[in-house]
Amino acid sequence: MGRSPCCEKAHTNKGAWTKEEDDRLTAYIKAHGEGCWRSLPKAAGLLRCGKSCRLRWINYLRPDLKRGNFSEEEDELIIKLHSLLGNKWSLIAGRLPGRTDNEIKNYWNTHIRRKLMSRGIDPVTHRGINEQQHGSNITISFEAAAAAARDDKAAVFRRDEPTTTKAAAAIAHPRQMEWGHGKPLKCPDLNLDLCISPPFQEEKPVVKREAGVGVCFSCSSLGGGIPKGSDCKCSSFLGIRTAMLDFRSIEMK
DNA sequence: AAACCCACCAACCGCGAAGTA
DNA sequence: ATACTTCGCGGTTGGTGGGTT
Repeated sequence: MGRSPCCEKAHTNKGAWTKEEDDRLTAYIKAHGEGCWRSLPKAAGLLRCGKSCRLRWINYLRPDLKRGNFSEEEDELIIKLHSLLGNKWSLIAGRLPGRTDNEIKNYWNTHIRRKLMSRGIDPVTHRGINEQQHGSNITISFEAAAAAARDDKAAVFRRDEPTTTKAAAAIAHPRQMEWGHGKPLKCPDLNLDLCISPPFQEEKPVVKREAGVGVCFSCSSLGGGIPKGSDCKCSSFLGIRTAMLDFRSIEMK
């Protein structure tokens, strides 16, 4: 059967966007909102595929984008998040207000990788380059997050389970994961001992949320978190358990 | 001034997940 | 349950500009 093409390629523009295209896309989204990317180009009078429109909006045209250089704090946060999540750029971007996954990915590949290498740290494993051959292990503790989500089972990541992607999967799809059940999850590839504590609310009133009510962190990165519901239709909703995680409080033990 | 190299980053591509009929 | 569509993600590519020779 095969995958159907995302658009009629013969009649679409490619390459750099013009000012006029940007204006059309921005005006259309301001008038009609995001979504329905497939039909958007036609409706907006653009000779682009929906995918291209989405990317242009998310990575460049969105009004809340920060742009400019990354701060030292952002650098360190990215490094910590990457050590936990791996190349889950969208999740990392969700914790950096005004930054996009593409931007962070580029920044990682061009700056942070080199920065870590110069510190003698392997950017993939986050282990000291000299330690590589010793093959030590990792413990990632999620108890605090799990305790915060009181109706959920304890979530514990322990040594001897493959890679950080398991942690990333748990964070991305918390309700699809087996959370602990007393069985250890293993991470033999890393030499980090990470612990995630309940969230730190930065000069913002704590919003009371009932158990089972989620927060969209895609949107939250734009302004502190909105309840998943009428205001948010994006698919980056992570649920209450993820909402309880605050990676700014990750501590290297 | 020209040629070359390299870093940066916007954009593309393919795939998998989620949603829908 | 299955086929198909749509969306979002992550890896990769290619154009551009700045620096160096």
